[in-house]
Amino acid sequence: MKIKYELLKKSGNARYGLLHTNHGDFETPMFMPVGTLATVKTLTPEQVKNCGSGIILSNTYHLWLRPGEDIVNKAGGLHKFMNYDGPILTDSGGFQVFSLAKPKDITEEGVKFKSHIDGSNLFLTPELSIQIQNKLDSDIAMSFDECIPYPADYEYAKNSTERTLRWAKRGQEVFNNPNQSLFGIVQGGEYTDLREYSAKETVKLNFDGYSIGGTSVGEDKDTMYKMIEDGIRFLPSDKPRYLMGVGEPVDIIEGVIRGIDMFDCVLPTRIARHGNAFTHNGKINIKNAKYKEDFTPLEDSCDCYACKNYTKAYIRHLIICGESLGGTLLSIHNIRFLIKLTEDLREAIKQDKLLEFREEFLKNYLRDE
RNA sequence: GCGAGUAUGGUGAAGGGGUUAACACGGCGGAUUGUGGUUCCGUUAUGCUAGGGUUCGAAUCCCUAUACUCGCC
Repeated sequence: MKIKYELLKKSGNARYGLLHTNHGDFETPMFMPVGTLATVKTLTPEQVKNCGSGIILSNTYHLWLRPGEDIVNKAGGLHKFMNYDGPILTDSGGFQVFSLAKPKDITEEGVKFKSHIDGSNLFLTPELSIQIQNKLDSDIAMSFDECIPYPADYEYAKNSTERTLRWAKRGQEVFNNPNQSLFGIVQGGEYTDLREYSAKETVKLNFDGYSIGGTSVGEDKDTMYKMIEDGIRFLPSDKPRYLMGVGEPVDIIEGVIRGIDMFDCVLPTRIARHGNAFTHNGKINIKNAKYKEDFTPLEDSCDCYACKNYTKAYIRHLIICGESLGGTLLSIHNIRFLIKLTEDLREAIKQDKLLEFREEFLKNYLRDE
């Protein structure tokens, strides 16, 4: 069975909705924690769920290399393999085209990679990406795309955007998993007309959902918000919209205001492992000396497991000593922070108070310490 | 008590007369947006045990003191 999106309430362009999947339903807007290698780093599935996450993300490229999609398939699919019974979305490996391959490695047929593990030569195609994802048996698969660098000249962006469309079609043609849904990805770089073109042409292919790709690649925030606006207005209202790779609190708010339903980002877990925590007064670095004797939680108002049971001084000690529990506790807090943010945004949509919510949030978040 | 050796930042240390004392760790601070898991970047000794001397110039050479290390009575 395919996913089904239910739009429950609109406030401006923002949407409050419900997404039905074979592994449960969740409300949107929603933040998806990233579990690249079939694990949200340092967390058990129970801990992830307790943060309120409705869906998590995993990665085709990484699981293709290790342990290999056939192993996951033999295990009974990704859910069984990693003991996570909630919805899972798999990225296509498209972002690894951006992060691992060089421009000259990208051809019409596919993308040449040097394995980041042993340096061996790899070749990933739109068809292979979809076949791997079919075997992984995630709830939502992503089209194989090219995430266009920023800045990119118009010719490059145009050619890449058209190629991504051809790749999307090729992926659809081999797609073969009735329990899985497939999302198309809008590209177009920084160019309004290419974004519009990409959106319209992608929608013609009739995917189960759509995402905005090619953002958060080094562009300034206004450019990013424009990229969202340029593509999103051509997307159908009865399908979910997913903004790929975006997870700074402010960007999530701006995305929701512009009609985004789903977000994913490595930020909460990555910065956690490096000792940073989101708070309503901005990001803090728990390694700072001023927290050495701070026996209060990361945030008094937070309802996460870390804040209810541990102090800044203790978490600082763990991080400084390289103890993995430090990363775990900060990851729990940061994921909970972003998911709570989407919960608050849902509430604000229901009450038509989104702009007031943004103003209030920014007043605190950007405040100088 | 006698003889020998060593003294450089929070730590381990480089430099053996000539511009702002290498490097590493630690400390302090910053970065991180579809994750190439102990990441990257910045900063951190106005001073080389103390005092005196030689020299245009001393962490580097000489003298004295102090501390530690090793050996011998």
